[in-house]
Amino acid sequence: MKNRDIAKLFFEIADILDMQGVAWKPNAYRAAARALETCSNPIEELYDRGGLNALKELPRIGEHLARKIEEYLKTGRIKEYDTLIKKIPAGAHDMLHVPGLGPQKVMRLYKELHIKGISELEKAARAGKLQKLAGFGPKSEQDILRGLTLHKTAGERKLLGLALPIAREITERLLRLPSVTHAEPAGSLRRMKETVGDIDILVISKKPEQVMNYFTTMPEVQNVLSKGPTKSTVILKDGLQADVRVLPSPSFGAALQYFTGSKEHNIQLRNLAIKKGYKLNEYGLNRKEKYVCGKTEQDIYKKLGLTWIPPELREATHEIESARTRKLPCLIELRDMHGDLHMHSTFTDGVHTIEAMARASQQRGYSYIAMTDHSKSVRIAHGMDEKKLGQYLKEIDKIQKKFDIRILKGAEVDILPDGSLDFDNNTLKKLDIVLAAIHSRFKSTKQEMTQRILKALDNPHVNVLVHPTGRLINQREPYQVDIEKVMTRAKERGIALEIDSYPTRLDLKDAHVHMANELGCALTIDTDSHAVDHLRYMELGVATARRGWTTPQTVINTWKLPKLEKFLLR
DNA sequence: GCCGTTTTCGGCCCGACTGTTTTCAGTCG
Repeated sequence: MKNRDIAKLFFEIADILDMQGVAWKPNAYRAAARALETCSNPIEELYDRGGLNALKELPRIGEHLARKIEEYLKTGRIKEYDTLIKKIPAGAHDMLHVPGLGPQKVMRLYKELHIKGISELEKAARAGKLQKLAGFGPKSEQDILRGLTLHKTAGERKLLGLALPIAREITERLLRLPSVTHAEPAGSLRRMKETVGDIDILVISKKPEQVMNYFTTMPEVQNVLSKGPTKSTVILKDGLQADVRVLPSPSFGAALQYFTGSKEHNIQLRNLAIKKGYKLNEYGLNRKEKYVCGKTEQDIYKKLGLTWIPPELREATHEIESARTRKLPCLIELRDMHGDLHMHSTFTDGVHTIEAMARASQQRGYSYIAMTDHSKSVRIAHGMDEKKLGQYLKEIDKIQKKFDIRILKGAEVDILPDGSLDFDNNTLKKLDIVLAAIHSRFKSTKQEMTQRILKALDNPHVNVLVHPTGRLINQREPYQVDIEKVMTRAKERGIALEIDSYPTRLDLKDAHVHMANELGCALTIDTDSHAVDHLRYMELGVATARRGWTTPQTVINTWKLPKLEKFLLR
């Protein structure tokens, strides 16, 4: 999939054009780049099928950018980029990523002080050369030095599963301040994006200074980037950036809408407001300075002729059009989940016993679970051979007698390099549910991997393909596979595709979930728990399902047990 | 460079914070 590569080039072109002071074009390149990133189909396939015209169908891609995409697909380069990159110093792009430095300042540093990269920048700042530049001063020099250390430590976006508890904890403490009536996380966190760049918290209070004083002096704050009456930004000790915005109560809905984003969604919404003769900002929807609403998000969407759009859908794909025509799906919710079909115990690499997992699951209100420990090939996880599997099934029978919750007998069975399964059919027959999984040879070619998985899906006992792309967020790329072929085959064979809720996996990811829904595939949302406290990750999987426009009907573990059992019998 | 129930030309989301200004440019989200 080349979408991301081209998007990256477009983003870079935008940055360079910004540095040259070119107006508007950068916005166009960035909008197109974002469109490419959210497009779930590989751009090369789109082009193969429909040529230039198919590219131009995409939002924000017109004649010129379509031709640039074509050029990249044919030659692997974009000439425009090659020309532009020569006009700026090699390290300029790195400098742009230093907090506090933007295109204008980077260009002035280059032109007036001949600073071409990060290391020269640091030297010049330490030597006190920056503050002599017109428009710069001692403070901005200090800011840049601080930005440089930040730049070194910051790194990648943080996992949703990590940021969410931190944001909730801070939000709860803010809520305990006497002047605070509302506090809620917003931003990509509220949209439940798989990774987040920072934590945004919206606060309603009549005493903003009290909120800001508390927020900027919390024990976990490492340094304060800015502090004002309505907006403050801090860096937390674990490297996460946190923003707080304080507004008065009548603006709560407008502010929540605004700070939830996405940026592109907001732009589309504001354009719609303009068309209808309004102006939309974080204080509310207004016509000629007179505010017509802002207290709730619902009011704002309604006034613009839309149904309320769940935050997970606000990614500027087609949610606004769907909301206008009343065609938004009724999304799955956490409370729809009746069970969890993927978890491990002390029999392989889990840390809790079958009994402990069953008890914790029952406490969560589930009516069934599946115990699915590893098969023998996964040595590192102490996978079970046939003999140990026998003991495992007996143990499940024994534990079952103690619980009302139904414990399905399952296994996470390895798909071997030749596409056969790690247990033979006579063994598989003994199981209520068979999960098939890839745990080896991640570097196979796309064709090899696709054939391997398709063959496994032809086994009559397989019920679910788990973590179908094998990625680990920020750690391991997905293996190469023709996911559309896999989905089509799974649908034909009555096999469900998993949304693995484990924070580093979230696999299928949102765009693939959307694709699976378009193709009409059955899904399951599981936690892949290796301990009882992993069971709570279910909300991350449900959020990913929501981001992929999923309704409860197609998710097999929202079903009552008899219907699920019928599905598992195929 | 994109886009059009105002337009094929002339718009392009909008406001907060900071630092160095003395009315604003740059950056950020």
